[in-house]
Amino acid sequence: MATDRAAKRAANEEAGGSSDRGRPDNAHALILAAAARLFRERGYAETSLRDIAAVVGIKAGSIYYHFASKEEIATEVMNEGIRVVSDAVTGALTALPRSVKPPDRLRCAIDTHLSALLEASDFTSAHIRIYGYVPAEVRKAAAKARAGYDGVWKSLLDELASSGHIRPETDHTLLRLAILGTLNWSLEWYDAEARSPREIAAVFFDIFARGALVPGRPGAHR
Amino acid sequence: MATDRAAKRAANEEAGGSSDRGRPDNAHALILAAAARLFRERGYAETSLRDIAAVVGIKAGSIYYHFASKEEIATEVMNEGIRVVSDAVTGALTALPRSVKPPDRLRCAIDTHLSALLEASDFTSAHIRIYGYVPAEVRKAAAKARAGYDGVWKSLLDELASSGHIRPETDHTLLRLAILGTLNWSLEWYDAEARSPREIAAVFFDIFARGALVPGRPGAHR
DNA sequence: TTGACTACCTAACGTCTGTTAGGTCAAGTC
DNA sequence: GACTTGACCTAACAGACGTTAGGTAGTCAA
Repeated sequence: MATDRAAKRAANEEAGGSSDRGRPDNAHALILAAAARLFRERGYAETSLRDIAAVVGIKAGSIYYHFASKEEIATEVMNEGIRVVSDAVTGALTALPRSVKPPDRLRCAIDTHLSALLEASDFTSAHIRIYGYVPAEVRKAAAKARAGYDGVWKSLLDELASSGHIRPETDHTLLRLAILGTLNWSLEWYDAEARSPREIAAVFFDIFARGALVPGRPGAHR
Repeated sequence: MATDRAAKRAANEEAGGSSDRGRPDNAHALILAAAARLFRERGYAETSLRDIAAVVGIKAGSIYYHFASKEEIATEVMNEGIRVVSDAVTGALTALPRSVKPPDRLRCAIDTHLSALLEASDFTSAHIRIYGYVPAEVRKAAAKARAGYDGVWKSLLDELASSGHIRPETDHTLLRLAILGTLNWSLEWYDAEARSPREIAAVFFDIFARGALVPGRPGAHR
């Protein structure tokens, strides 16, 4: 059975550690990359294994030498997608000098998340795009990784709050959902020909930081 | 052919005007309602005509007496979804007394859109959910209706700007995309057991109106 | 009583899907 | 030179899908 083969391969690779030449199974990576691109462009159900195989230049059946199922591919794509954006954001934040104030750390996180989503990674955008459309088991597996990344944003907002930069009456959860919603929704309208992710991120930060309305005008505050 | 039958029915209904008893084809509406609910819950590709038929209590083939194709169902669901939210928002805005200031008009639009999306209409939420996953032709048909609703928001923001309530340097397009992104993304996380759409909308308005950061703090502004 | 019409049903069609059994063939090992 | 193994391929399977042809029970008008 092809399933057994794939299982054996996976076991060998992870357990064996330095399996022959440390070469990380090129086809495995190629299939994942093709799947990520197609999932991002079309969605999960709209992408067949035959489509993925065609991009890689092999036949659909051969995919089962590397993966046990379509769901396994989706799971790996989604986990990689969260890993990429999570590493990018935490990396960018830790690379910041100590002198950088919390608001600019938020600016940095917004910029990095949006760039990962729109430019850097098909995996990240695929994750966001197919999350709600994938079989329940796959989604459950992806939810774990997601929760970890959510934690990054939670602690960033906590940081901002405890340094007194967030309005005390602001709900942290809804603020986080508003920011991430704004960023993730950009997948629906982003046009690479128009403004760059960096420019867009700058405007979004400004909106969330200072608000869009002029203070002091009649009806501006409650 | 069932196709011809459905076509004839449609022609009769629209052209005939006062066709018998003015009864608007009950099954037609039931099928659309079932489709909207399932599209909202699962997505377009994840919902089969057999699923829809089962909810209505008929067999899949019988759907073709009322519709020419699955794509036609999707088109009608999506157009109805935009119609509902568009009517709701414009209705709520025009119902507002003249004395209401522009910022509170924005508050009203946010509240109404979110309520339509999360509570009032499976059609609206289905539209938002399946828009990016539907065959190109269906999406093209839906894009027209969408553009009309976008116009409502554009003129609302223009109104706010010309009355001097929006910060002059704020990009209108990105502000609109941020607000609608925040609202529409709520489909991904909304939990009916927790806070109500009204409460959520109030917090979101506050964030977009005043911003989340405390002004005057170091690093708060550029 | 007949004939038309409405609103379904049954049964199947062709196609696409994820998946699997078994074969092939080059590269490397003993 | 025989043998193993990795990486594919072919061919097919069962099931689901959108869709259609043709049939049927009930209603209603003439």
